[in-house]
Amino acid sequence: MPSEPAPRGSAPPDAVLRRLSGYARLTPEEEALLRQVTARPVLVPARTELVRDGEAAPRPQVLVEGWACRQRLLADGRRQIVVVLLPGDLIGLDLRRRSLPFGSVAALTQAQICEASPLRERAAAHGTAPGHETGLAAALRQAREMEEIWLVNQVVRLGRQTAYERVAHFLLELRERLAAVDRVHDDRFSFPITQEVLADALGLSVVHMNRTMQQLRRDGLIEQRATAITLRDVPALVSIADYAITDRAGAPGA
Amino acid sequence: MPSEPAPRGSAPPDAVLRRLSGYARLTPEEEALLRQVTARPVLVPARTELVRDGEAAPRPQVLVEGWACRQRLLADGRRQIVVVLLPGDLIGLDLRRRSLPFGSVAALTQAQICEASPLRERAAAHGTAPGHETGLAAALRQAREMEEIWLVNQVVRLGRQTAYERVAHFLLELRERLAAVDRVHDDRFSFPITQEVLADALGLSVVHMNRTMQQLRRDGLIEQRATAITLRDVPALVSIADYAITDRAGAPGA
DNA sequence: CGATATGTTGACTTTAGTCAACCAGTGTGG
DNA sequence: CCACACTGGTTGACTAAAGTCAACATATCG
Repeated sequence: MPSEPAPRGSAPPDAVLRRLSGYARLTPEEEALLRQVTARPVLVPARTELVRDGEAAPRPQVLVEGWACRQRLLADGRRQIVVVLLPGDLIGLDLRRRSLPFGSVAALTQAQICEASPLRERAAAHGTAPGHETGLAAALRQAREMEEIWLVNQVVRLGRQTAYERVAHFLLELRERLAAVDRVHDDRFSFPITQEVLADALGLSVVHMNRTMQQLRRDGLIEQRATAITLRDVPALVSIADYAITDRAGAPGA
Repeated sequence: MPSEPAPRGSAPPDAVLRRLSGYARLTPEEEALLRQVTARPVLVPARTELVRDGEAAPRPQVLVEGWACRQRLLADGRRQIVVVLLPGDLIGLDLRRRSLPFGSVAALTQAQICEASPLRERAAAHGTAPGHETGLAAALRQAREMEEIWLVNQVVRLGRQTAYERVAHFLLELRERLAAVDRVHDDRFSFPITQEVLADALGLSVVHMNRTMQQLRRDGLIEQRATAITLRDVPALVSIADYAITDRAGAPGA
């Protein structure tokens, strides 16, 4: 697990701060804490395992840059990606009481990670007034609620939608989530994963995934160039996928 | 929403107490509170909607008897059951900050429900020392963690398992969960749902569901009589489903 | 006794998976 | 420089899993 310095690129900085302050008003101290926590990201290559499956008390981490996922492997090698993690997402922030098969967490691309225990500690110490949490504690709770929504979305996609619908739905979810960290412009965003990964996320074979993407392209719904994707007709995609907007904060206007 | 008295049957009483005390040691006061909360269950018929989808702040409830589910409906009528809820399960215990599409909660059978706000309040007031919650607060957290595991299980079933494997996996999960509330004897338990419900839970058509159950029966893996089911060969089912035991508490010995 | 709900069956269609090959881009070492 | 291996995307031919439609069976219930 290499730990190079911190190649802060041209990308919109501090996805984590952006995410969390979209969920609740943070105090200046909390913002400072966030900046401090994300100041020295560790660079890890794709496929790095960030949390082992069943690990009892994974250290809290934040994903500052790059994509990752929670996944579960079956004995015969089949893989199911449970949820994709994007810049600004939290990993292992809720402390866990037992060793349970939540799935492992792995980087899907090269990624920048930060240790985030201070966030958990600060949230536990402040703003946990029953019924009306404030600041960081409220934001972390909201982040957890969003992750639960993504899980429910995933269940519905896998259980009741066709391949075509699944991809449309998934792309819309990505757009919404990435918009919340200011990484979508004109319905275009970075899309750094292979069709194999996509297939494992959406419960399809690679070949069928490929054909489904082609169909979406032919239908003028998406456009892919290099490692970026453009959603060319969001209303049509929404209609195909029966997509319900969840996050008002990350709406187009941003 | 009828509210008849409280037909305490012959069933093992107080599934909720059993569940929660399996997760953490409760104080006598907490046990008393649980008994008090579950003393006067409300009887609701099958199909009662207990929580509407997107409801901002559902009241906390506990399912004392009967089965229910969280589900999401697509515009064209397709239904996906996200998670099945069993006696002792909690509904809407985590307070929610926004109105989000978590899915609606509905009774699958006639069910007994209790208002459970006192549990949330007590847990918020006591035992929330950061990092090492105690008593009820710890038990509620554990219950939440278990529900997340069930969601992950559901994703893996739907995304990467065949119909046959899905059913095997689901039955094993039910067995484990029901065992935790002492409702499994000799791998036999009450199974009060129709094949249509099962199909909506496992992302299959009713017809295919039917054929898959038949196959499991023919293979001597399960036996159904009236509204009860027996798992005749748990090790074989575990092997077919690639099932990972999650809950040591609810193991056979009980 | 119909009326309804659930389970079952057969015939057929559709969706998605499998296998194998091939292509384009990339990078490597000789 | 080129042969080579490697990855990721693409294609065609075929198979298998699951869905659809329609009919029928069975049970319960008022």
